[in-house]
Amino acid sequence: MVTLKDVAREAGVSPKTVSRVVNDDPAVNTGTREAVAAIIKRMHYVPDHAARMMRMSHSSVVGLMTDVVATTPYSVDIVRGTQAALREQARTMLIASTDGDPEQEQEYWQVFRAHKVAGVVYATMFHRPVDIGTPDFERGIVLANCYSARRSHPSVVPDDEGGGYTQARHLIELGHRRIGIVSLSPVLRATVLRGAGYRTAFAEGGISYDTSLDVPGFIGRPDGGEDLVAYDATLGLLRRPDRPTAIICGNDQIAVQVYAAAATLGLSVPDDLSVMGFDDMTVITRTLRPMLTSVALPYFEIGRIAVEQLARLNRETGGVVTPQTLVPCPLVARQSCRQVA
Amino acid sequence: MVTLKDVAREAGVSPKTVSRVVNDDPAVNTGTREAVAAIIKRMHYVPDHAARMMRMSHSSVVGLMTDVVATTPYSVDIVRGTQAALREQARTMLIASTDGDPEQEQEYWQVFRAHKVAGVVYATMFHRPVDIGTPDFERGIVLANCYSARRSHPSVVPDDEGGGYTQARHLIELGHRRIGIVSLSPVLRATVLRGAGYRTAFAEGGISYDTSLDVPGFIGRPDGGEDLVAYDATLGLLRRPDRPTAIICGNDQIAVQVYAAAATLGLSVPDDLSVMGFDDMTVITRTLRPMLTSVALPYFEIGRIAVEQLARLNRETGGVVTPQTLVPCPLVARQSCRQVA
DNA sequence: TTCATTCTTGACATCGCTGTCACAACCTGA
DNA sequence: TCAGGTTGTGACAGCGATGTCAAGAATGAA
Repeated sequence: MVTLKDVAREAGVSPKTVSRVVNDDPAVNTGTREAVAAIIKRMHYVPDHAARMMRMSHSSVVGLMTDVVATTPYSVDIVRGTQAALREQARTMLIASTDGDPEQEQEYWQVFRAHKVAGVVYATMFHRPVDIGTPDFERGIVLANCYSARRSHPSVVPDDEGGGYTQARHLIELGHRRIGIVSLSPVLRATVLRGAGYRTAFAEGGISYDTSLDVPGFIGRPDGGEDLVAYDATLGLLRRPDRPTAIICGNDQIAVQVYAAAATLGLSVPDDLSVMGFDDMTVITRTLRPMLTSVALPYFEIGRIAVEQLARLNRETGGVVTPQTLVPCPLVARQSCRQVA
Repeated sequence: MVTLKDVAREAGVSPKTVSRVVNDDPAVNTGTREAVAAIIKRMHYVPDHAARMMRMSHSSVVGLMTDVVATTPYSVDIVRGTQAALREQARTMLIASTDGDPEQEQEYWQVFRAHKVAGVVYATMFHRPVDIGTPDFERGIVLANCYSARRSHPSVVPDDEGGGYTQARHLIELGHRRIGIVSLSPVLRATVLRGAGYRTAFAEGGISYDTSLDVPGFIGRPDGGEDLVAYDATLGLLRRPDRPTAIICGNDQIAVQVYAAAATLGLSVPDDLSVMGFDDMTVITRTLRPMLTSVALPYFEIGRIAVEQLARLNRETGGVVTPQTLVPCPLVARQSCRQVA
């Protein structure tokens, strides 16, 4: 380990001067600075994080607490977004995934305390309320993809209602009037919010909302134990004499089964049926033929914004923190939706 | 911040004794231990990681260097496996994702050095050779899902050849004799290895390997810029007068298009055509109807084993480190493959 | 030329913890 | 009873960095 002292000796200056060079303290003669910088480079000196952290009593590390990163593959983008934003701030990330186990979570809060992390991004893989019990955790916490029922922490969540609106709106603009919905489990907050979005768009388009066209594509609790029944549900919709000309899906997996059901009945997508996904899982949307039009869950963006909010939270200078940030879900138009007469 | 000294004062003992209690040093009177432990708990004392690390000049943190976590959604399981294994060792994980940018990678090596990480798991999202240039990084490095061309570091990789063998073998056991292959880009190592696996299984089954039945499902470089042409490729195979009764896919996305091509031609899976996927992306395999039989990429396991190897590497007591660990790719049988007469 | 500023630099203490070593108190067996 | 051991505890130093403060050198103003 090359230390500050080693560099100082080599350079013939005091350790403090080397420290100044490392920290870009302007109070160093240009000549000295350059000489020292050269030696630092030559000796491959890297300041010891532990010592620094100890002296300064806080670290440049941010904790990321997640429950089940694996359920929705692309929710990983929250991690990517967080990481990307942190990089810009020259910070790094300590990651903890708890599998939803409260005991593990408690352990990791201790770890974060021990590491004196500068703050924590608390991310969940479903958009849902959480209740954070963190004895004595003094640093800032920002919730990503979840929100505090007690409004105790700022949160960054996808605008599911807007996403639902976007799905319906796009189809209506293409001239569809009979629109089926194959939705996620009704216990999910996303389902409720998007439902509100559909209804707003329907009302704007002068379309009455027909409950019999709104069927669940998943049944059971959405934590691995659920069943995907979208195929049968869609068959039901498509066999009606007044079958819908378009179907809005709760996610892209449902869309896969809608495609299958359409194929079974000899219906062509998008000629006979337009299909609109949600999530924009590229593994699916770009793989299906025709490629699936979908509305993206802005996970990367959510991670990025969460870090931004965290920075504001910590900059105690009255940095303005938004209690809840709604991140829009943009339409990604591909080939599965078509204009109707 | 509650410090050791605070606890000591409160307990009426010396800091060193508190330190002993925290570290489970047996040389503490049971009574003292319990008293101190109670106070630690009451005061919510958590040992300062920085101070500890500084004193002991190494940390309990392991670095995870990844390139592009996002390309294959489930490659995230490497991260999960790593994390799970580290938890058992009471270690934590500093994560860096470089997007494949060498400059970022260099930066993160410095960060890892600064943090005095106990070791590094270097994970890539494609099974491929890597060349690690790490000036002055003294701690252990284990490669996950990649390997060193210069054999300078131990690696943990999926047994792609075995996976290919498993795919072919399963179909042969079901009685298939004409088996089509829609493969990944031929520039991928996985493609080459699995090809060898197919041929071994074919030879064992007394089936001659027909190159005209082996077509690429992707074209272009496999880093986001590639094109999925499996649909057309499959149509080609299925329109042959001597069409294959089964198709082996390079991954599950290809299988999606194989299903689509079969549907287009009015062929039923699995009655007219058996389909075998690879990767076991559950988003796809459990969503397709019939559900897709696939061979799993054991990402979680790879992460876990990498951590294990790292532990051996650091336990300098001649811990035996396997230069290359091949992790088997298990068959996950579902409904897309059927016995033929 | 002299005094007041600025500019550069270094000595020193200190952050929280643990390794080393010393020492007191308590045993054991002869 | 005492030498020799074991047990439990604390004083102290020091890990590598930086904040504080002071002092010497260089500059400018009068």
